[in-house]
Amino acid sequence: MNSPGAQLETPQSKQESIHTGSSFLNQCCSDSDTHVNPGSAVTTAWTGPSSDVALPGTVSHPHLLTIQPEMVDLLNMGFQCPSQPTQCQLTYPNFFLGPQFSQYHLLSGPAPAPPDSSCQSSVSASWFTEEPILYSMMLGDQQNPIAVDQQFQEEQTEVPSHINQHVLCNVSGGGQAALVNPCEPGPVFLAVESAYRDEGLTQGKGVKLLGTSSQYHQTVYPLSEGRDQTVSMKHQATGITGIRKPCHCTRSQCVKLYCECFASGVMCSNCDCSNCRNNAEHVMNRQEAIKIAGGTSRKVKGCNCKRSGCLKNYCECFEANIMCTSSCRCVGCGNYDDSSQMRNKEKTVNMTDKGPASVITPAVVEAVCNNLLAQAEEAEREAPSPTQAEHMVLDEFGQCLSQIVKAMFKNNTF
DNA sequence: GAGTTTGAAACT
DNA sequence: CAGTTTCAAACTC
Repeated sequence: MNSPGAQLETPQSKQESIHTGSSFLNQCCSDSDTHVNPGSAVTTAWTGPSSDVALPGTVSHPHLLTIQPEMVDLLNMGFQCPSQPTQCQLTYPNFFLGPQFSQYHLLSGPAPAPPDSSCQSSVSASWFTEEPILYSMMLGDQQNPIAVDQQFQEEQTEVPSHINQHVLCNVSGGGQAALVNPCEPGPVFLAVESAYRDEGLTQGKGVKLLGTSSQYHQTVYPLSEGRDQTVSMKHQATGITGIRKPCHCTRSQCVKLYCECFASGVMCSNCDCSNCRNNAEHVMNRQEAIKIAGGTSRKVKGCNCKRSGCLKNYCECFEANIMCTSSCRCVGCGNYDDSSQMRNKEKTVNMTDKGPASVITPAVVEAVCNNLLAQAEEAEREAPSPTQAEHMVLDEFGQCLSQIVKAMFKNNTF
């Protein structure tokens, strides 16, 4: 049995967020310039956290660029950036970035620079074409360009040596980084891990990433001491990103959804797999497998746990730090609101602060947003009329609110 | 590190 | 669609 009602949570691990999570939060929840238009090509427009917002392990981004629809090249799925962007974020095609099964993939496609533009970065959709892409650009360190030791672009075999690596594009949580010269077409892909190793990054403070699956280590890597401390408005290298875990596939050849890399739409890199075909050397095999897997890609459909009580990482929901929903078909579920204390215990969360803020945390807000977005998606599919769809979403919101209130009373925050 | 458990994916 | 098998990650010792 799964738990009824909305999924809410207050794991402090999420409160200790982070670049990707707070970005998402800002995208969907802040009262900044957020526009949620499911179905539109570009739905992200936000101003991001103010410069005085500094979460642990993060560097604030006072210069965030709002991507306007007119900036988007729909044909090439690229977007125009000013010559000195500090951060762009693009979500495509639907604004839904569920933390549970997000598959961030950035396949590059060198887009021809438009004649009247000096700068363009190109993004093509993940092979899970309905999956979101979070494309994040940050100014890198111009004086200390990142060493490119590997790139993932399928069609390119060599890293252009001429590229002026002063923009670091991070596919959040994807384990891939892309170096983009705003005035060169197309990003250059490389392993985040190696990039950050070469950049002298040190492991972060165990800050959780939102939107991760088992695909990713839930650790971020802020820039090493002395660098992030010197970030300025002019010089914002922020190395917050996720590191993709290497897979250990032995039989699937990494071209089945068993393989986390493949399932996430990324090629294997630094993995410990055998007979891997999920790499640039087996493009044809990979494409074929993608074609086959495309129709059965992982989707948000809830877990089906029977023995773990949804309180271990076997459970997709638990692992993704979200609660089970009515979409789940789990047995003996302990991953719902009443078990939040257990969840918190499992996650070694210690909620010590008092007051409503200890309940309505960024994580909770995010969870609500996720719920509402998921519900909106479901309503879009199933509701016979827009009015009923609206009701479905509002009902979900009501349940979320009621759980928040419940949690407040539980925590004696009144 | 080896063996076991678990649940999703794949198969029948 | 349901049951079974395969698979790789999570977990335990």
